[in-house]
Amino acid sequence: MEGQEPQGVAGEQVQRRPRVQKNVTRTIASDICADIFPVGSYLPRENDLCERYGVSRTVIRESLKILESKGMVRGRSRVGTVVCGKDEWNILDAQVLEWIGERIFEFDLLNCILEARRAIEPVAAEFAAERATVQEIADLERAWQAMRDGEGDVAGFTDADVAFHTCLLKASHNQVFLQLVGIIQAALKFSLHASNEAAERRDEAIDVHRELVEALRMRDKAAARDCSIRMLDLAARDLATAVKQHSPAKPVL
Amino acid sequence: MEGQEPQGVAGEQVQRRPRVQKNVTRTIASDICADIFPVGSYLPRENDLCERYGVSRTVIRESLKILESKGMVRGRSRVGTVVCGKDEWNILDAQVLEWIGERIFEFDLLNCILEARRAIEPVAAEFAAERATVQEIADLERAWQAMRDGEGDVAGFTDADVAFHTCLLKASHNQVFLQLVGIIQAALKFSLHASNEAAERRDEAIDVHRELVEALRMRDKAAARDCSIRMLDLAARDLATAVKQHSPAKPVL
DNA sequence: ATTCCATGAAGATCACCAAGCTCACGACCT
DNA sequence: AGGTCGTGAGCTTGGTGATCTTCATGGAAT
Repeated sequence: MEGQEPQGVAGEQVQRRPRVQKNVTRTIASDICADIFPVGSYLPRENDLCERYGVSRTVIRESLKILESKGMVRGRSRVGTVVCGKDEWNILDAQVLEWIGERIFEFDLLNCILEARRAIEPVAAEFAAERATVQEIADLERAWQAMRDGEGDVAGFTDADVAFHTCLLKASHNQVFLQLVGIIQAALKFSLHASNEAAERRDEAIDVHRELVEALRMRDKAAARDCSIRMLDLAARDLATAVKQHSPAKPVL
Repeated sequence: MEGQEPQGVAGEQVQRRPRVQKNVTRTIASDICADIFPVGSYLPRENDLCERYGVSRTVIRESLKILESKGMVRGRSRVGTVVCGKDEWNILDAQVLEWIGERIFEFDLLNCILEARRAIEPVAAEFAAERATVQEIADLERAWQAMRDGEGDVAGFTDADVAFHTCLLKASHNQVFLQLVGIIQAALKFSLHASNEAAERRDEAIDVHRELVEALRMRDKAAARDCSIRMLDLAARDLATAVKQHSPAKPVL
């Protein structure tokens, strides 16, 4: 979506836009996630980081400040910067989730997210049933249509699913629930990614999503709650298959 | 709690200027919360901010980077820095909540937090009932004792209550729930703050908290859930009185 | 064992260059 | 003549590098 080069003519891929900051931050974060800088260890001196990433100290410092503000590292004055434990990270932060990326499977996070979704989304659906505006219900309908139409395209289907759940949380008109859209996006992204082979499940999911929209339209809290729970049961199955695919070397017994 | 100058003896308020960074960041954030820099407006140029806060441009830039990483502002290259809408802020971030401080009453957040707590804490209590270690239950017991003993001290009681709920979320062994400790802390801090006059309610709260510890000890999920719900009912009453006290000029009809 | 100091890394400042977004001015086209 | 479009100046952020200050630390000296 963003970060495009709209330089019209004679496509020179010179990419003369630096945007060093964001790249360096993401790179350091990825290196931390990849255990290149293990938890509890000090990362190199700022001057060494400058050399390693080929940027000035200012950029390094700003990147470290960002990572520190998200709980991933902790700067100790005149001593060094130490990598914090993963339980101190702001894993609800969308950027942090993005940096973790595929390694979310190693974080034992998806199960926690599913548990949290089971606590939150049915309640959010209830609130949405009594608070959603007609506009918001229309947005949900559009997202559902996108899910139905994007059957062949896995990425398109996932995006539409994410959009659906985002709209649902918005329609709950609760700021706290809305903040949780990030983890739900991550959960959907990495659960659905692997379950694209199960076409019949997807049809079932599409049905449930449609029923939820109808429940909201009827202002039927109980039905909305029920639909949400059924959706999460489907998500649980998807997650199980996704986890199985992603950790093939399961220590059986 | 932190950010103090513990300059022990012979109180020279010379304030040997450490930690400029943190102070500036907090000050800018507070100014944003106080609508000195309203939502949607551009804040002054970085050079002007240097003068205003009496620091170098590097410090300003690092502060803005931190605020940007929390969704409070958005830097537009070579144009300026614009204050984001409050619904874009990472309100689950502990630092952001700290910066908001008392103004949380103006954010219409406490009601949302209570709704979220009703969705989450009973479930967390259930998980704690089946997952808590004996050590964690002992910690909860200690926090409860601190609540009971710290009857005279309002701040002490609040701290103990915060510690109790933090331990409970830890005992749920769910990383997502654990991240929500920040908003629950904020909710308790500002709800209990005002309800210190209701001594009998506090006694009731202490009883319910004790019952919850016992339920965890018995591994009784249903009882734990029930205790959590009753606690939240008490919290709802506290919140109502706190809100009433904080917005005295209620437009009554 | 305690005190003191040299060391080194982060904290902070300053001056500077690069790059591109804005806006206004002027030329060109209708 | 008037409106539109290109262009360039200027301003502001993005990024660099040198420099100074401040202390946390570990080892040396007492």
